[in-house]
Amino acid sequence: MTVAHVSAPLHAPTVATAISALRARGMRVSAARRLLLEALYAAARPLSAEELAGEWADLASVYRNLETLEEVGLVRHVHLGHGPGLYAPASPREYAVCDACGAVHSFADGELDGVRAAVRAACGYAVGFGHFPLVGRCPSCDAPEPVA
Amino acid sequence: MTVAHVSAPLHAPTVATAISALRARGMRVSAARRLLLEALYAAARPLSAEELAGEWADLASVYRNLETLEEVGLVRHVHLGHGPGLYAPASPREYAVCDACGAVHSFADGELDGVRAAVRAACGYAVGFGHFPLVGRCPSCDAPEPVA
DNA sequence: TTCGATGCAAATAGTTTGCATTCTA
DNA sequence: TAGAATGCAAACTATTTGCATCGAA
Repeated sequence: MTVAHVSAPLHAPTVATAISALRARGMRVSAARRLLLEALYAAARPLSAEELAGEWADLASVYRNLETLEEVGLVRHVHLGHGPGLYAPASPREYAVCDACGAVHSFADGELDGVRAAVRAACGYAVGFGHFPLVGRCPSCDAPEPVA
Repeated sequence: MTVAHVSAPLHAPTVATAISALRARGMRVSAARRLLLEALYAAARPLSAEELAGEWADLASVYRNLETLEEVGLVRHVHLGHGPGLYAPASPREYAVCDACGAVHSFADGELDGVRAAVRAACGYAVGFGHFPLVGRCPSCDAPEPVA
């Protein structure tokens, strides 16, 4: 479990901003790193390391860069159930996954504050759903089975 | 992701009850299976397959039996953060884990109903925290760092 | 005596690490 | 040109599967 002290989220809106942030920290901007950022920002959903590597890039480098970018706070990964970790540009987004059909619901900043408050009331924990999401049945899978 | 249709939880209070339940379903009760159940019921917390196998038993058999027992509904596994899956006798217990210190808070049946209601209000999902727990900071880790 | 369960070995998925080479600042 | 990043191969963790053998019912 490589925990590696992750900095506070650094929400860069574009690839260019992200690259500037890297430069500002004295970090190098290699071709692989730039391509990785472009793939991350172009994606409509969180992607696995394998998807991000595609045909061209080396998986080990992709993992190393993802770890680096995550330490800087530019990237986050989420575990949508079993399966590989999925990576996306840092954002306050949180998730719920249906363990029956795999549907993913994504929440904007603050939408789950009520849930957070309920958890705090129950046990005092300050929880988030950006890394480990809510897991359960989505409304349609939760509906009673139609009588055949 | 071997999903394997898991039956409704079958809450057997003791090893003997669990074994009867197996027999009632026409399932065989081997030495390995009995030992596995004894280890599960003796444990004060969820255990990994490796811990359950110990020195004597074969890991593959342990995994196969855990899967079987889970299908029957006698056993559940929970993912407390990264690391291996952890197994325990079926129960309505739910969990919260601290991602800073690893502390595990366990909830009795119904204790998280308020949280469940808040989630349902937010997105309609019917969630549970017995398989994928709540993850965040426990009260002590969440407290402001003491000024050195 | 039969079919399910076991042990061993090998395969798999996901991720990490060592090391010589390459490239950025 | 020094030190960081890369690619490749190998190691590692968690889990699954194939197969011949064993054992419970």
